[in-house]
Amino acid sequence: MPEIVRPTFLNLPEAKQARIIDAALEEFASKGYPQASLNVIVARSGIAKGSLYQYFTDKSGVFLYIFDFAISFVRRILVQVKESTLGEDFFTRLEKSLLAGVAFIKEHPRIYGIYLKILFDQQVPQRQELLRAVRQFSADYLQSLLRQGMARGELRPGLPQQTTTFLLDALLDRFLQAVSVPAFDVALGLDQATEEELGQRVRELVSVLRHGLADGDKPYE
Amino acid sequence: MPEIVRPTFLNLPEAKQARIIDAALEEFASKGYPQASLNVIVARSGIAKGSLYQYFTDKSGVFLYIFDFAISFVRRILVQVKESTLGEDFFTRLEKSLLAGVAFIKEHPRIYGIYLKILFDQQVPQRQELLRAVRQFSADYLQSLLRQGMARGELRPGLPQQTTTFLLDALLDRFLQAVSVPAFDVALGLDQATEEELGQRVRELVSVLRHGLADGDKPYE
Amino acid sequence: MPEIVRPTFLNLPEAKQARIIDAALEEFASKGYPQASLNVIVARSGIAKGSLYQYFTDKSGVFLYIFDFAISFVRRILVQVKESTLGEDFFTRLEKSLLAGVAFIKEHPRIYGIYLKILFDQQVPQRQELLRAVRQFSADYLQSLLRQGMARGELRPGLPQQTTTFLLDALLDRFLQAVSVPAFDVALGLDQATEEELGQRVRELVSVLRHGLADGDKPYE
Amino acid sequence: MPEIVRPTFLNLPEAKQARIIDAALEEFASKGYPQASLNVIVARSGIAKGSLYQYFTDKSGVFLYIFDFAISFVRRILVQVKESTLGEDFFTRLEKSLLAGVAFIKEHPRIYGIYLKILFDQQVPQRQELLRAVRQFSADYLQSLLRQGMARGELRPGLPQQTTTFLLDALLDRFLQAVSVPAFDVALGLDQATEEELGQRVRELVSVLRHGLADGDKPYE
DNA sequence: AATGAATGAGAATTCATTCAT
DNA sequence: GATGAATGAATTCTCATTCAT
Repeated sequence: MPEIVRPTFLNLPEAKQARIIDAALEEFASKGYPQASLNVIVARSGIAKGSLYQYFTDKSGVFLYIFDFAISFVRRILVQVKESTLGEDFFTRLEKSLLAGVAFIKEHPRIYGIYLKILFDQQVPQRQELLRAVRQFSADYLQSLLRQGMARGELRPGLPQQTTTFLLDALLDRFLQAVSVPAFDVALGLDQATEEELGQRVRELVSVLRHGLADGDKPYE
Repeated sequence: MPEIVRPTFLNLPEAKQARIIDAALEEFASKGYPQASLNVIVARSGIAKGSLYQYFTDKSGVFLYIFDFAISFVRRILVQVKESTLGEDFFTRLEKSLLAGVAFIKEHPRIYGIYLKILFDQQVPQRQELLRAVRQFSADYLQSLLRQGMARGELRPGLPQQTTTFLLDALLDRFLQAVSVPAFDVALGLDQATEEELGQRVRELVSVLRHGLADGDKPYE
Repeated sequence: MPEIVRPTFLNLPEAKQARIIDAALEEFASKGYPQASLNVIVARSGIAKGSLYQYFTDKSGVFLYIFDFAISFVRRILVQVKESTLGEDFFTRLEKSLLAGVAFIKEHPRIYGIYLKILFDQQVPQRQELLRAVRQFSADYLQSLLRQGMARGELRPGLPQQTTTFLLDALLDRFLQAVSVPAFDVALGLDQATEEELGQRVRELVSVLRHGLADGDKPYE
Repeated sequence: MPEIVRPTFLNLPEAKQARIIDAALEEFASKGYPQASLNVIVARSGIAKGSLYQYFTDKSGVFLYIFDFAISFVRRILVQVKESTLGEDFFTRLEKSLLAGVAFIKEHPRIYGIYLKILFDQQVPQRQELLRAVRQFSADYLQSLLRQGMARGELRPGLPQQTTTFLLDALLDRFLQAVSVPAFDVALGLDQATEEELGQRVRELVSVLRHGLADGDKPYE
């Protein structure tokens, strides 16, 4: 009963594994699951067609492995961001999170790309679960920020947690999309903003949000 | 110089046109552009393969026609909503807009589906333009609400228009996605909410937003 | 028992006939019989698809009519050339014939094109007969020149008529091909020769023919 | 960067290669490039449709490979003829070349057929180059005969080389065409001539060429 | 373990021809 | 007499997957 990735693949020299992962990532990220071609992946990895089927059960196996690889990657980064800003106040952390997201996308466009591709594609295997995992992931992160902020009295006391989380998640997601998909952003011109302008936009956004999330600048008690 | 849709198609009996549009809409909405099959469309319409090419230039012609059809549909609805709430205050209108969106999606899931599919698919013909048109459309709508609200003093004077529009747009878009794609909504359970609960959620969301957009309940002057 | 062209066509206003002939000539000349598309012809003539079938039996009917039209055209020209040079000697007439051919091709490239296309295409209807008609036509013309030349004592008495006709025909045909198909002419650069150079080449060719490759059996020194 | 023929094809057992080459040659020779059907070729070779695309990039790849195959074949033969007649005089060599051509055509009608098909078909891939290669080939051959003949004093000293080559090339080409396309030959009846009659015709042709149409400028009586 | 040849269903598109109006 | 919608077979090409070596 072979499972997605076969031990054969894991026994491969790391360099070879890397070549295959790289080729697959590139292909899935640029074309999406159903349009990605195993032929292309095989050609770019320099391995034989048959070999791919020694390593993975089938096309969906390759995809799921790559996706999992991508997810783990993101998770690691996010944990870092969370920890490195532990001491700061909620709004600063939110701003830093947005900017960290932008930085990540610019550095790893293919990993973000693979996420974008699966968003609305019915044919992606286990899309439901993959998607939920990612969203849950993001929601957990924001909720944790939120809780700590409330605990410290940086936020309005009556604030409904889930609804606020939803709002933050929507904002974060769309902001990143706007950065990487120009057609998405008809208002802010984020795709060609300089580092500085971007920071300015982020502060403005968070500020607008803030004056609904908290009435003043002083902590509640 | 045939353009996307040929006169032939427009000369067809309406019932036949409708059958073809319906089949195409279904196919594009469920599979997205590149995965949609003209074979399936003709089979479902009960027409011959060759006939489709009498009606449209090619696959992309079929798609663009269907997309245009869908857009016009949405535009009509949106104008209605805007006009039917002219007298009401900004936040009420925002709530009604969200609910109208939800109602539309439930009634025309395929039209919304076709929009979702093109969001991130590089291969969609003229995607850039189509996407921008839709986003511009939505932004214009919200901005117009916003302006009227500000003119009436229902909103905080210092509010940056573009940034706020961006925020509203993100919220609206994600809210609708959450309603139709369960995996998107890890927090609110919108997909199986009753009418009443949905109304409750909407009010909550807008309320959270409100206390950032306006400090108090009284009009500014 | 409908025959190739239907009376319907001949009853058409001349201008309409001309439009159809022109469109068909263009299409057959540029693509050859099997690749020519009735769709294109119909579109370019501005007539309805069904109408073409009121005028001609089928695709081959259209072609045969056009070809016949082309042939009659050529015949008329050739008779003119023959008559207008009646008084001159054989070699002068030969030279003039070559130059007349070049002039014709330049003025009516499509008529020559349609001839070139059918030369070796098995699928052309009645190709055998059409081709033979053209060749016979050319051979007759050259043979008549030859006979008159011999009768006037301008040529060597022992000359075998048929073989010589064959030689002349080969030369004429290839010369015209070389003028219109650059790849055909690796030696003389006929396709971009000036009027003058062309005349020079023609005289040279005829001269070589006239005097032969070797005058006697003994080696030159 | 796959080139026309893939290594896959060359790794095939020779018998299989031969079957495919044979089927393709037959199809291209009988229908010409644009009308040749890959369906037919695979059916006749007894291979799967997909397999052909493992061997060649596309239709034009198949064609170019076959054409190249044919050319090499001809080249080999021609070199043989040239070398085997080194000692003989120009006119004898010319006669032998004509007869060798005829023999070749009768033995390999499809190879000659494929050449005839590309002559005037605009859609043949790289037609310009292929055609020029063949013509250059033939011209080189004849020119080499010519030079050796002149060096040995077998030909008239003043003979213009290029023009004469052109004449010889035209003659050779048309002679072979007449042998294989009956409609081409309205004078000599070459297609059903016996070996002997053919020899006779060849000698006559060469003789006319040798002595020219007229010895002097003065009328004969 | 690795290879790479074989497969055939399915994709988009074109076309000559028919026939009811 | 004119129209133009309808047809379906044929075209080239792609792809995931299998399996003998």
